Amino acid sequence: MSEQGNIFEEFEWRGLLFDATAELKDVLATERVTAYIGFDPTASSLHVGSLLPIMGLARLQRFGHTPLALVGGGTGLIGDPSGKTAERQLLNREQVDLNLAGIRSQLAQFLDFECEGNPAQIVNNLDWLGELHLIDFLRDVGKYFTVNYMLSKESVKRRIQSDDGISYTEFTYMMLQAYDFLALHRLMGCTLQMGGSDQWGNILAGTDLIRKADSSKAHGLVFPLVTNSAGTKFGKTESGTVWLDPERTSPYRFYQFWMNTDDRDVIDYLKYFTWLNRTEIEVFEKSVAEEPGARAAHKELAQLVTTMVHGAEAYEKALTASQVLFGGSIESLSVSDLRDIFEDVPSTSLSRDLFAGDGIGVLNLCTETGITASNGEARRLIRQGGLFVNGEKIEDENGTVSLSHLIDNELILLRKGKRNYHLVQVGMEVTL
RNA sequence: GGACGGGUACCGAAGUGGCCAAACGGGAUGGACUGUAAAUCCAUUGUCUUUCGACUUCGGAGGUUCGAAUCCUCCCCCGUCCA
Repeated sequence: MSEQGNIFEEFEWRGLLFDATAELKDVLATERVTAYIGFDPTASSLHVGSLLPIMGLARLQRFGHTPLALVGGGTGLIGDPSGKTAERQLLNREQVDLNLAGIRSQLAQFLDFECEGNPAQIVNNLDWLGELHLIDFLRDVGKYFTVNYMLSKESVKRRIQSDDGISYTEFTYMMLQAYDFLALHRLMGCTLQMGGSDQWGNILAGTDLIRKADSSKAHGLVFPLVTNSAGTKFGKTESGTVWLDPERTSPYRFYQFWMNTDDRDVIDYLKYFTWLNRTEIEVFEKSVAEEPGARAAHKELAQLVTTMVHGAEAYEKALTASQVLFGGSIESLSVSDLRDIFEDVPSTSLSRDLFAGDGIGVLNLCTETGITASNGEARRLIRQGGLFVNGEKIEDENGTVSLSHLIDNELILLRKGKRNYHLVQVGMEVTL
């Protein structure tokens, strides 16, 4: 299980080390530590942005340390002000519970809970925060925090300067998170907290608290914020956040997300999100420089990450679908192939009635499937030459699509622009 | 509770009686180029409509006016300062 070398250096060359407390390097070189990362249950699924910290835990485990994944059942009810410019909407308890369950199962894919020596664990901070009494908390924990200290933290400062201010609830978040670290330190001997760079302030609050309350040393390490060179937010696409849950983001889209990585980012991402070692990555680096058109690094990245998250079978399907859509012709495929390949491609089911007689207007069809938001938008799309039905460019905005257009009497493939495919399933039942 | 400032389209932001479906910027979408990349260039960006045009929109509700994002009244929300 455990690899040679120092995890600290491993993080370093991968570009994962944004900041760390002073003695951490030595500690990691000489001791086996227990480390944790917190995950917020703000949604029922993690997204690709969480992949970096998750991989961080997994890497740590491979180097023989013990990873803890903390799900914020308690802190999730409060809301973290870090990196936020506005107050958050409070989640209700049921929602948090639901989200927690989803996240828990996703985390489980990446960590080894069975291994000898350093098995991973998932913990929920509601277990200790839920019990906490206000008076006790203020006496035992609050005493160690000066308001001056809290106000000096970047996350708080920024919000105080902003128009919206910060609520007392979110202001308290830092203390709760620090307390988490203290609790894990006491319960499980945890001495390291990792996280995104936006968590630096919270993490230091934790190490400070442990030092003051228990006169004991604890450490912190933060990963860089994943950026992309285009300056947009990592993990977002036209169709929204890229989730790890296949129900929310199909493996096909997931695969496409990685395929569309900016050339300038692809090597960084290989370092961040895959297990490839230095020499393997250097090969791809060369490939990007010398024959970028081959996109070898993109393919590798998309393959490895998709396989890791969704499994080999899902990857194969995504790959086939991509090859067909971006390469070969659709006509050459049998319908059962099509159906199989496009299982993941966004699709809509429409009633057969709509296509009866003269059929449905292309404009309506676009709006009906959600490929465009309005008929006007569909009209524009056609005028600009961006709409394809079954691979054929639509020139006439008044055209219709009827039963005779169906592939094997049940499918229609819509394409918007170069990359957006949408499958329409037409119901089989014949109604009056 | 008081004083002041503010609420305009996806976001930022102009507009302070007609020339306003509303400048400009960003974002987004489509096209060209290429490699499912970036950069660049072009186009589009309220709804319905082939066109003409019609309809809805500038925090909410009323009002003034031939005509209101713009003026008046009340209300709601946000911020800053004062209590």
